[in-house]
Amino acid sequence: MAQKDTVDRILNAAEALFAERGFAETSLRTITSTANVNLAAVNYHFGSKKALIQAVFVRFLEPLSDTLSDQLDTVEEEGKEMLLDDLLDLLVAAVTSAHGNDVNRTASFMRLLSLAYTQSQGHLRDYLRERYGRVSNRYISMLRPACPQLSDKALFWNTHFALGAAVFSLSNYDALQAMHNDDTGEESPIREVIKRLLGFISAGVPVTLE
Amino acid sequence: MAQKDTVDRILNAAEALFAERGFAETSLRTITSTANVNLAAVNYHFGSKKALIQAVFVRFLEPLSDTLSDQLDTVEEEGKEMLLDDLLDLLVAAVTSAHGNDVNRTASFMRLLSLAYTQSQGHLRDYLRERYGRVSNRYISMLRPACPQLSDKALFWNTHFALGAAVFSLSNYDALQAMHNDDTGEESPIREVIKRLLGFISAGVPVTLE
DNA sequence: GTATGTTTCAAACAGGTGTTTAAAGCGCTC
DNA sequence: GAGCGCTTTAAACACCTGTTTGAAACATAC
Repeated sequence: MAQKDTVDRILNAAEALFAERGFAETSLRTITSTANVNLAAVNYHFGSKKALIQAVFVRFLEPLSDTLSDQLDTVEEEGKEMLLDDLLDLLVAAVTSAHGNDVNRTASFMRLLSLAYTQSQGHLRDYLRERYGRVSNRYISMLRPACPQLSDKALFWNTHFALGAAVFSLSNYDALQAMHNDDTGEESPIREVIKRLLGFISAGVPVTLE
Repeated sequence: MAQKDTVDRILNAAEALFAERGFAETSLRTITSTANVNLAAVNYHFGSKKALIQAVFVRFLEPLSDTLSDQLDTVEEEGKEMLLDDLLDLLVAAVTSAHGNDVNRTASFMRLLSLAYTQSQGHLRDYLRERYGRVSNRYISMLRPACPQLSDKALFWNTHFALGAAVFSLSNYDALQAMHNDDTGEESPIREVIKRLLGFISAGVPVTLE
């Protein structure tokens, strides 16, 4: 009871602080004092700071991975063909619904994902790939029938271009929105940005050189 | 003589190490020992670690900014209309030529850019925006006649989707290439990836909701 | 050759880091 | 109520961080 409380408080604080500042820039003392727990609690419950970082990701990715797996199962069972846009919508739905439809938490998630790619000295990326590579590969291979003209290579790179566009724009959503608002006075709610992003991606993914 | 030597050695080491590990994860002791200079040299020549980080970016961006400005000048003087693909090619040429056509250095540059967005607690992003906002806005506004159907808002977001795709895929080029190679055994030279990227971007940027 | 201004150097500084320790506190069963 | 396992606590650990210092080395000009 008390244990679960402490663990969750640490995870909540760590998640928010990591997303805000990055891993190395966030000390255990900042995390534990934000979470109102003792400094030693992190090492007691998680073992190390590295393990805490991984735990934050697991808490984020586990429900997403489950939701996505289930959805892919039903798609496969039903056997009806999915267009590219259908598959993109499915992914967006999985990502947002996996965390209670809280778009801000989705932005946090994107920020963490971006940090995982840029900040980790390998250990995180390897860990995530080992743990969630199957689901992501499964999703990507479902794109194949939706884009029959693409070679494997083109499909691989195009999906990662799309991932980059999504991760970058959503993880920096606040800063970009502020920038755009400074320049033009216009507002862009995140839902609208996601719609634009989907249009951008769905135009780019089917493109091939061959 | 000796000064310029020391300064350059520090900048070279810092640039490579920052791109590899990030700012917070790279200590001055690592930088100075890699550069074979005394630890105090950084604070003597640059003043602080923050100032060193900025100097690394300035050395990267100053030639790019100059090259791009010149090219935009000639485009404006000639007055001939530029298609989207022309403008994209122009940008790629400016980025690569600004650093002696060394594609690896371009990848480093992208990695630093990505770090500037994710790792900085504001100071770096503000500094870069203040210093290079004019050129980048000028370039973006040149896209306007090439995409007349786009609203300002659509143009803003689409260009940042494109920036995200570019920054993400090129800054993680090594890791992505290794990943793809593991799975399929295929190689993707960086020049080919850039070509694919340009196709992806040029399909996505003109898309609009309106 | 002496004086001057710049650069290098080893050493120390104060402060922050992740982690460990041993004692204290707690809830539980017997 | 004693005993036991789990959790929390304050303190200390050893180490690493960016920065500063004052003396030494250097190059240059008179």
